[in-house]
Amino acid sequence: MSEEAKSLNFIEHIIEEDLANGLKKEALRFRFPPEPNGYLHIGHTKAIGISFGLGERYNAPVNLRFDDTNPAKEEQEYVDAIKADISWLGYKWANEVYSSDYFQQLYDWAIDLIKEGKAYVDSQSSEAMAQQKGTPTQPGVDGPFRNRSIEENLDLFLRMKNGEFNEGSHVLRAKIDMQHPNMLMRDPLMYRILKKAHHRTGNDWCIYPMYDWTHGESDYIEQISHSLCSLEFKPHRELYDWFKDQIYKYQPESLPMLPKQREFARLNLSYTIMSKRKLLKLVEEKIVSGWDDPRMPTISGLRRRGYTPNSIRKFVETVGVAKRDNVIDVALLEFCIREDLNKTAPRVMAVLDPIKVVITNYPEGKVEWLEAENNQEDDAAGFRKVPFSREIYIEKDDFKEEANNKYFRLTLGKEVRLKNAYIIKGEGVVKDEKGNITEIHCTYTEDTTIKVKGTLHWVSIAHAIKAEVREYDRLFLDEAPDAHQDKNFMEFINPNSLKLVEAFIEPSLAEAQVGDRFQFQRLGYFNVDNDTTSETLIFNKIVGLKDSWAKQVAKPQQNNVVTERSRSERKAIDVIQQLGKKYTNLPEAKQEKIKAEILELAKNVSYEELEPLFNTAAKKVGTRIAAMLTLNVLLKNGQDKNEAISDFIEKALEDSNDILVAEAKAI
RNA sequence: UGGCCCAUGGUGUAACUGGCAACACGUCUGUUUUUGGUGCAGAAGAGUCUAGGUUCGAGCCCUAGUGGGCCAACCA
Repeated sequence: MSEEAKSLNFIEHIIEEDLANGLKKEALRFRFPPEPNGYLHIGHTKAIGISFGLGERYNAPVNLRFDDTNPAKEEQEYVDAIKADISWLGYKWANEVYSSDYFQQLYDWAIDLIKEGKAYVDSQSSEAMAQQKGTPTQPGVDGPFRNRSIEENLDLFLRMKNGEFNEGSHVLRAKIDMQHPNMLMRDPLMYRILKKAHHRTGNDWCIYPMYDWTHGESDYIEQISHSLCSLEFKPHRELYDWFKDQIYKYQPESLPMLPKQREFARLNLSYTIMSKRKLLKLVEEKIVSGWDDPRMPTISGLRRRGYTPNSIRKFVETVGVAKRDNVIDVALLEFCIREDLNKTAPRVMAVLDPIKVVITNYPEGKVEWLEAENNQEDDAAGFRKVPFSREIYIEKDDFKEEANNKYFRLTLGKEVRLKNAYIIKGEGVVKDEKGNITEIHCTYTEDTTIKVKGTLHWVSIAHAIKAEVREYDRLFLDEAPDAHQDKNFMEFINPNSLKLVEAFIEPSLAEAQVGDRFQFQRLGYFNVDNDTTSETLIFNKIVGLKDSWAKQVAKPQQNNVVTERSRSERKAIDVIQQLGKKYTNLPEAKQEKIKAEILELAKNVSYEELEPLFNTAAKKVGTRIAAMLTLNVLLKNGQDKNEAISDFIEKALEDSNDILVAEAKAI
């Protein structure tokens, strides 16, 4: 197997460089550190994919570490959900660990720091401390307890631990620099008193370590080589390194690896939100049915919706890793799931919006079980039987009494193919008193070799099973619902994100199990929802098929204008501009050729079209040359010189590019 | 009135300093097809935010500007 030259992202570059500088491959170790205070969403999948992906790439262990230092928000339920989600995605962690496993070690180190005069107990209100901390643009000032004696600090900290004080009365702080430009370095809190039971340590502790103190040291204890997190932690890196430096000297032999924190941009998805807090609001306000509502961007939501682990991993891989803010088009996610399901999902027929068709020359009471291919993309998928009879349902959209010849579906007098069955011809309609069509009458022929433009899906009315279909649309109408300073994301909620439909499906689906995925032919991919009971089959629409017909219909007539224009020649000036772009990069022979082309095209350019090009940035020499050539032609054809023209020529004469100067001189 | 990070087609990512900036999605053509799907073939779309500088040569290095993001929780 030849290693394909896949380009590396910046994190992989860093690792390769570390490896090249002597880091042992065996020393590579990663971690994914969720806080068990909510459900994982598609954004987390990126972080999961990066660290676990690196683990797979380098065959290195990846720890799943729950960052559980805040008993007020964390629960076992979330631990379980997170584990289930990561497993479902197909990743395996080396060790399941908890920051709380390290509480004693962290405490011991904190004592060491106090003894060194690197940490102290502060006994002010949080308001007072915030006051002294300053702002991003103003330095902070030292507080009154900053220079307590080591003995006093030791005594106070011990009594904090023993539960002698109330919440909020004392904290332990690192003693760094209240004037530091990085606010995180202004004597950050290491411990606070919290008299709450912890989901793992119970009531063992009433002081809990803060994130910065805990996270880096947990990395260090686990000997993580590369600690990868999202961009907002960049300012924390300085503190991460500071703590690490203090602790390292205590045991450089037993814990030699100093972890390295690096940051990447988190993933944003268009038409949705990623904030746990905002997602929670959707749940609490019953906008959705729960964290696993199929419209939610949570992993559990996507799973219930019918997304496959493969498609999500592929998505995260395709999205890439970099440091700039980004918004990924949901169309990419949809592409990934279609790509996966196209290869694997069995095809079946289902009618979501039925209209009755009577095949008048088909015998009443006759039933044929016709052979249908399960998946033409998969030779192993085999065949099944579908029942055909005199009365069937087709989609309302698939019939028009009359239509132009761009419409491939059923009309009166025209023939279409019924998928897996015969060819029918529209003969007439039956209408109710209001003029609504209630039945379409057709005749059929068994000659299936006839060429027809359209193929329709259908179900036999007598054999069809009823099912509930839940069709989803995006939850928000805005591309970036939480990116508006002046508007609340709740204002953009799509009131029609869920549509319930009573559908008619082919009888083979009677056996469908929860979680099974199908392609309803010509409609999209669907899966069987958890809510399914023995009486009612319920399907979720995962994603629709691409629909170029719908796109055509949606486009107004302007479409024609556009195609009309694009069919006709592009404007000469545009072509000239494009040719000019690359002019200076070309070898001389080719330059000559391009020049001739430009001179020819210039004959069809008006001065009004050319003048804007005079403002071309000095740097874009090619475009200026092309403009100069064009100008020359115009002048020869009788264009009068004006101030703009003279300026343009003058500036060109002063340029350092010889070609430009030469062409300017030629005028 | 600060510090740090970022800036490449519509979107997301590539590009060991050296040939006309690559890939994916999206868009558009054509074609195949018992899915207006898939497949196949192709097209349009970028002078790499701006202005300088270094260099024979800059998307890449330097300076300044502009634009965007992050930083003032006893959250993570």
